Amino acid sequence: MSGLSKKNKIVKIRSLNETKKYGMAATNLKELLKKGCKLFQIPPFGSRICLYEDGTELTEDYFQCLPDNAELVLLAMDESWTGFVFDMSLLLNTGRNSGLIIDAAKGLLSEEQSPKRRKLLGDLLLHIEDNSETENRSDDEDWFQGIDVRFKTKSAYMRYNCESRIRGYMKEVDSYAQTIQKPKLKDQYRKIVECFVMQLKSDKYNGCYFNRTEKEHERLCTKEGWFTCQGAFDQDECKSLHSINPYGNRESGILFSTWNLDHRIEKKRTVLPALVEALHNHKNSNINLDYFYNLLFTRENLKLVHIVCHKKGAHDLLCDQKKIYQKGKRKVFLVCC
DNA sequence: GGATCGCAGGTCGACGTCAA
DNA sequence: TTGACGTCGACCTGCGATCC
Repeated sequence: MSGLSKKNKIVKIRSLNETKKYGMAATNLKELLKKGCKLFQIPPFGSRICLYEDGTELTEDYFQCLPDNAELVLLAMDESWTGFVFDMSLLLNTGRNSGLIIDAAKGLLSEEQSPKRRKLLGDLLLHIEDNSETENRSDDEDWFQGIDVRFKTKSAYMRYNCESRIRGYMKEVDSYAQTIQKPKLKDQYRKIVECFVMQLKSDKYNGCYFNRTEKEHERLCTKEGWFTCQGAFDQDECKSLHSINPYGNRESGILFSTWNLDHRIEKKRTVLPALVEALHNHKNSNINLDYFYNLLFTRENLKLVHIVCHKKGAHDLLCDQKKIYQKGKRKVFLVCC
């Protein structure tokens, strides 16, 4: 069969540096290379063509087996193509040029009907629309929508958010006194609660954990505001690599509220009963309140976890019997007890 | 075995009080 | 007036016990 009798193959072709595709017809690979080099102004020497999807370089035989409208990339001598992974890496490195991608994604989203694709585009937009570099209310008013006007900066609000959570724990520790029947024991417990309150005030309710402007060893996030899930209470790390930047945009801020500070050794099931038990057996002056304070209110026993990694069943972790009682002199802050 | 309930783990917003 | 702090109630989810 002569070359003239071969059927034209219809393909879509683009160059490495252009996203615009062109329809092209050729009977063989050599002809396609020639036409492509002319169109994209690429020197023919060393040029080649590969599949868009995975970078497979075309041979003449492979070209003849291509389906119509196959998507191809024309490469100059020193260029390489790794498939659409290349496009994804471009996407991940959007940086300051993210505006174009945001506009494009919004355009696609407005016309998209498939729920799955809408979800993907929505998630993409959520993570690209990043104003995390702004800190003041005037620079990102959308982020502060619905947030009390007294908060002038994102960090101030995030600090307050963390303080509120810790206050909630304190409130629960306080109300646990109602479960103690013996008046004397209840009295001793209340004194300990007062000590915890004093220490929490001194520590500013550990609001530093969510505040990106705090020192590195005190905060749970990067200086940009990225938080990483620390994994379920019984895991060393998060297998799903969950991460979030509530400073980035309003939706991320709202989603962050679903992240939990999870007590590894559980507050109500384990720590508080252990504290009352210790009070029952010893004078409160002998109890290691530093240990209990750390278990209840500090990152020593708190893990920041994505809601998926928050296991609500019994943790079955117990207090360390060796740490429950005081060995040496108590720290100054707990001298009130 | 499925439905229901109580309890435990959390979160939030609204509101009141108080001091600077 | 403002910001810090405390309280309250509402809401969610998961687990285990109990009942039918």
